[in-house]
Amino acid sequence: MPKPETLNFFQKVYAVARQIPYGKVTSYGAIAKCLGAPRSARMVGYAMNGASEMEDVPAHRVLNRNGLLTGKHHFPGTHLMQQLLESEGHTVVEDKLQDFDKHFWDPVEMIGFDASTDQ
DNA sequence: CATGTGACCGGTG
DNA sequence: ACACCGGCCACAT
Repeated sequence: MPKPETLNFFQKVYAVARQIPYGKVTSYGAIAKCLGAPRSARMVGYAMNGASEMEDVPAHRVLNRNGLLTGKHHFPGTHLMQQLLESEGHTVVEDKLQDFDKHFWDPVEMIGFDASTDQ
C-alpha cells in the first residue's frame, strides 16, 4: 500500500476531478497546476489510472491539453470514454474532443487559488 | 538502491 | 505546423 503522503497527492487529484461538473472537461495540467505541481501532470494521469474504477471520479472528463482522449485505452470497452463524453453533449472526432476550450473547466477557478508557485 | 515506465506539459528549433 | 528534449513524481522490477 502507498504511503500516506502519496495517498494525499492522489486524493487531491481525485478531489478535484470529482468537482468536474456534468458536461464539462478539464486537462491533466489544469489539475496538476491546481495541486501546486504544474509540471507533474504525468502524476495526475497516473492517479487517474486507478480513478477509472472510481465512480466518484469522472476520469472520462479529464483529457490532455490537446483535448485528446489519450486515456481511452484504460477504459473498459472500446469507445466507452468517447460515448460518455458524447452522452454529455460533447462531440468527439477521432479521439479528439471538439470545442475543448469551450467546455473547458478550470479547477483553479473553483478552488479560488492557484497553488502554482511556478514564477 | 538504481533504472525504466507512464492516461503529460511547455519550450525551442 | 512538426519533432525533439527536459522536467516532474510515483510505482514496478
